[in-house]
Amino acid sequence: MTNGPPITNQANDKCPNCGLLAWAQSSQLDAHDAARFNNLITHHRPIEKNTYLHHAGSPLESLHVVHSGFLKSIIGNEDGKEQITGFLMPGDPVELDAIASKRHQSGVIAVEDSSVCGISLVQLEQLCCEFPAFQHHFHQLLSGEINHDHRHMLWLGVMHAEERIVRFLLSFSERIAARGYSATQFKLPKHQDIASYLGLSLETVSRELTSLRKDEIIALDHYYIQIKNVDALKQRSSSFEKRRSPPHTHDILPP
Amino acid sequence: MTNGPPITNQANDKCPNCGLLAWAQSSQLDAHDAARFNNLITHHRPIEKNTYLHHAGSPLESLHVVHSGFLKSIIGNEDGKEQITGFLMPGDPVELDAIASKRHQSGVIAVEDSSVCGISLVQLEQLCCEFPAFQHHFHQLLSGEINHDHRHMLWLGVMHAEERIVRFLLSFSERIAARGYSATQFKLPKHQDIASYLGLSLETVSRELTSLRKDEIIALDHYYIQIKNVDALKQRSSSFEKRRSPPHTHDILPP
DNA sequence: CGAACGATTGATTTTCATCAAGACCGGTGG
DNA sequence: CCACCGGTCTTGATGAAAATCAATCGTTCG
Repeated sequence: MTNGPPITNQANDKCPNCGLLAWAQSSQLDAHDAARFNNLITHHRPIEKNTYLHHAGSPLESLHVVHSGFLKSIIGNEDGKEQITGFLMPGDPVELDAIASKRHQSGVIAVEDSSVCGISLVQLEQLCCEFPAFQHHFHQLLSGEINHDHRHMLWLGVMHAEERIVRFLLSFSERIAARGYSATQFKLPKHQDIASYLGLSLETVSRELTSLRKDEIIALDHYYIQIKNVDALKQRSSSFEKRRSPPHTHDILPP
Repeated sequence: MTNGPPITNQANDKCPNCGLLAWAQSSQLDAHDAARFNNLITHHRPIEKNTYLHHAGSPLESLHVVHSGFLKSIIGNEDGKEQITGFLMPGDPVELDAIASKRHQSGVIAVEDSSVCGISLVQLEQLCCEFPAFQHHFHQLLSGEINHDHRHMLWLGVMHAEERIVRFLLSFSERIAARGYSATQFKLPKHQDIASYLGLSLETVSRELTSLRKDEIIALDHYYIQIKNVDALKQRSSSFEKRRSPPHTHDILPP
């Protein structure tokens, strides 16, 4: 990916599904401002399957939103350990972790052929100053990423393998459904990637999926999964039965 | 915490160490604007040890910055599992996860007597629109939180107990040093809290600390720790020696 | 076709959680 | 002042969950 694919940036491009434009719409920009915004966007830059949108450590060029396809975001440390921090679907913002240091802290790789729309951070922040609703929406995106990460930390920190996998399936299904696809039938990432995302070994992922298949809660066909019994799946996501929860050390819920 | 301590909001309060003011300074507000900003701040609201700044689920009132003391942030799920997502020191922003939904997703508890300064989200965002440098700084805070969480996820997802603890000690030491205290001698949270933060049991934390003490890398006295050999500690943070790292599945570093 | 990649399944090992008991405080109240 | 008690730390013994190791098989793609 030293020589990425060419960048298209034609003001006349139609980009109806562009995540960035959806953003403008939800920020109630009028037609004129939306057009101005549109002109700042680098539209649908293609990212071929298995290539990098960017590597960790490289300088931040622009912020992107996934336009089509499917990508993963990965962090690593010195001695080769790595962790997938997120799977990215159309509409998802991509480089929010790079704003602080102006360098990418994670690598982003296309799991399948994808495309992204981008805007420079400077221009984005200018728009934020001009349009409060737009700014607020941006803040919600950042905050939303923090929430996703916190939930993920809960999975990684305290949940058992089965629970992590079940919750992953449910959450993945939700996200796909939110984009207008079937909530019960979809394509999964490869086991290796699910395993990395969940902090498990790929064998464990395979075994747990097999176990769900044997109980006829899901059906599997290559990369495709069908959720046959959502309720049973949700049941499995709670370890209520198996493991009596220890007395709370904190009051989590409001009084 | 249904009846929190009284809130002081006197414009004349001196609050020289206020995290929010430091923020204004680094955003190059002039004296007049800084004073205006100052007037929007609820200064040094005290949070008694073991009480909540807020519970999860409660509506977001204002965004806070830790002024003094030490707090922890906790998320939980339905069946009583909980995970400490962060330890908060003076200068740290607190409720960044609540912006998206306007409700707190995590509870925040004072580990020792603490105080916070606050500002309403609406007013904060107004200032952001007015002062681009201020806005940018806010974005850096949000992005920084995302980075912290990603690093934390790497710990939880792929690292062994010893490595998690060693890295926690090193990172904790750094953060304390950044606030002008000794990097080699400081007070630790109780084992239970360290354990929750690291996704381990408290016994494991105890054992690992004992092991480090026996090797004379650290010394322990009640809650106080002294790091006697930083280099040896750093050595332990890499499992390079013990466990040959598997071949990378991704190129993490720039080409 | 063969090579590379991924999934599956079983056998074994390792790490860490859990269970349990005792010690060491720090505070409270008789 | 001392006894007691709750909370915390320590340490050992045991067990369980999941990683690792290993072999096989199916698919996909040059």
